[in-house]
Amino acid sequence: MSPAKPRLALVTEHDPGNYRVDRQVGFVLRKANQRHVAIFASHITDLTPPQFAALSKLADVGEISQNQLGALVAMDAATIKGVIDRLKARGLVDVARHAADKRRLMLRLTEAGRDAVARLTPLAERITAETLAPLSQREAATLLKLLTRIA
Amino acid sequence: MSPAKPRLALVTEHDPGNYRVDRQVGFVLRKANQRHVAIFASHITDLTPPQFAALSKLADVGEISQNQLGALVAMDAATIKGVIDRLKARGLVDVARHAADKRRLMLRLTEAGRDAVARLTPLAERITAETLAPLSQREAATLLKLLTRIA
DNA sequence: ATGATACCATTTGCATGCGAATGATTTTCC
DNA sequence: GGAAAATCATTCGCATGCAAATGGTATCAT
Repeated sequence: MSPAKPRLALVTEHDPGNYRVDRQVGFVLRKANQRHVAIFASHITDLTPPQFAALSKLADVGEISQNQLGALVAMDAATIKGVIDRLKARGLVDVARHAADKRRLMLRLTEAGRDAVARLTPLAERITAETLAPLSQREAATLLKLLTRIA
Repeated sequence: MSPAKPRLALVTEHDPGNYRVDRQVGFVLRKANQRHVAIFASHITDLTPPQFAALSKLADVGEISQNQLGALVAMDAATIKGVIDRLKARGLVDVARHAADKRRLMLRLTEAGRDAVARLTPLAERITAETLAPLSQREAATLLKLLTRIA
């Protein structure tokens, strides 16, 4: 005889053997991210996702300081610095000290940077589509909505 | 007068100004992951999420080779090596060469490793709950389902 | 048995990502 | 005006994460 299951759990009890790491949000989030990065790399080989995010955002806003751009693309000061350094090295971003506030590093796209954004944005749309390919349109919209709420 | 909108789009046309990087799955996925990692760190300070994942999985399977464990927790050979090295340095994992197949590095939890898993798993459950706190139970289940499909 | 092939682990190089400390500048507040 | 606090950028150290190359070992096919 196996022990009878309680018909009602009067208190929330801890079930010791029931935790599975690979079913937790954190784990699945990490895996989904991995797959997306792989899809990205298969379409865009010359930039990483964070680099493209910074570039694309910079195209939107025109001119902005390094840390402010970082805030817009969810990168802290240390991270955005490295990203911008690499974009600078590729000649996609121009840098100048702010005249009135000498602390600020003002960023702008170069002509090559604008070209890159124009060229890559259609590919980026395909990357999004391919990442969401396992889902219906409706499911994809739901996922994006829920994901945004926990982000 | 502004130009009239076409009533029917007969072909799927590219809308040049409509792409917003911060609304794409990849971006939101990255942000959600960031928030989860931050929540994790606020509850568990002595291990990182990948380290806990490896440890927890190792507790599940008992004994396994390094690369096989890596496959179970979605880390390539180079990544899992670093993670295991750190767990080894903390005395949570024991390592031994496989007798019959001298290529394999067999991993096991130490007593301290088992204790750590027992101690941290309840916290990990709270981390999951807090990450999903902005959602209802039902929404959380939906998110996890959709996320798993694209992972 | 042996040569080709596959598998396991390691190493190197590069790119995020974050915490913490530092230095320079600006703003605030009295 | 001038000290205190806030802001901006940089640097360091550490931990993923992946590609590519390497060396050791095992397996497979002939």
